[in-house]
Amino acid sequence: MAVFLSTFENKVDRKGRVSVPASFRAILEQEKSKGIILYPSFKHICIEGNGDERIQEIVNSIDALDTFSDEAENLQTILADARQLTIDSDGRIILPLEFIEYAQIDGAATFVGLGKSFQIWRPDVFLRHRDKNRERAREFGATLQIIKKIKLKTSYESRDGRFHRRIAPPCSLSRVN
Amino acid sequence: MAVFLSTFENKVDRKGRVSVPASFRAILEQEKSKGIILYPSFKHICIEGNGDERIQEIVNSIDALDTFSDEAENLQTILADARQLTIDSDGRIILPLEFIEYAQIDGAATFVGLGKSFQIWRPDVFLRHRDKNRERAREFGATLQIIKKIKLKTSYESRDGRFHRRIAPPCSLSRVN
DNA sequence: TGCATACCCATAAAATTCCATATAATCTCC
DNA sequence: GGAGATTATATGGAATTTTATGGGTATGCA
Repeated sequence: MAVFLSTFENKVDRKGRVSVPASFRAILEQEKSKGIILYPSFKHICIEGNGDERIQEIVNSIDALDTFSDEAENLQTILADARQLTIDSDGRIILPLEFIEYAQIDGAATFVGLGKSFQIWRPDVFLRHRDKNRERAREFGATLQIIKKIKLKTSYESRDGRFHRRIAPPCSLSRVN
Repeated sequence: MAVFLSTFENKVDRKGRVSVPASFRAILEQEKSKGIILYPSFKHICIEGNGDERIQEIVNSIDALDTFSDEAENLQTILADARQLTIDSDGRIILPLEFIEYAQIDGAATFVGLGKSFQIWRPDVFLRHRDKNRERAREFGATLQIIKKIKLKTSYESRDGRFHRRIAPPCSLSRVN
């Protein structure tokens, strides 16, 4: 199964357009996702992204719950805050204003692969977040180091802390299972 | 399956006309819904909206209930208060006066996607409702844990008290990470 | 006739598509 | 293994289409 991997920083133009990393697009196509689903993260100042598969799971969960329960309403909140965006012929989406504001995005956005899903951050906010995570990971030991090594395959980080694209053939993605 | 997603605020003119969000219209068309069915919400000061498909489900579940039960009467009340509206050539509906009054709508209406159905709110009332929901969802913390729990169940109990088997591939458990 | 509804048109704003270009990555051929 | 050719990606701008919205007019019903 293909997974969202690596980190990419792309520009956001005045219209809010931003390129979805090619490797992410490939995954969405593969799972026949009609578009890309975004919603604000509960936990962080960033946007969560998925293929529409995940939304189907949430809808099914709501269905299984009592219609009037708090739990159902909690999940419905996600749906109400979510947007389904279509990827245009150039591989871009337009970030809705409410997401740009929520994630404080301005001029550039960092796409972060998390396996089954991904996140979109304001680049400098993401760096701080990552540093915090790294410190915690160090305390936990080497487990996450392995993952980071894998990540290095599809992008590299220059000395200024920015990420650059390094396209790897599709097969290398599925090799990382 | 397409789902009602996101929120849209549209204007309501003097005639009570309001545009149905284009993405909602697309869903209704796709499921070949003749129109749009609205009824006042039990729980909130808003209007519930569905396509024909969903109404059919409600009708079926009434059928399965004990005719004289409170629940059956509740659902029958929905049908009694419901109205089927046609979407005009410009993608608009005319909100009946009784709904405008019930939801205290004046000048604008917020359409809220909830998956298989949607709601129509007075915008400022919805904002308060959403803030409350978000806070609760946040303090609930792991909202997505709900999904996980639901998935772990192999059956669920529907409103009519019957148990239905949940169909989920084994791999979906690991998908919730 | 009066009221509510359906239908038609005009327009501004927003979204989508199309096109052009620079740069990075990959391929080919030697 | 390397230089040039080819392809893919990201990005900026313009053209086109869709959407939301206001107004007008015809139609039908009480």
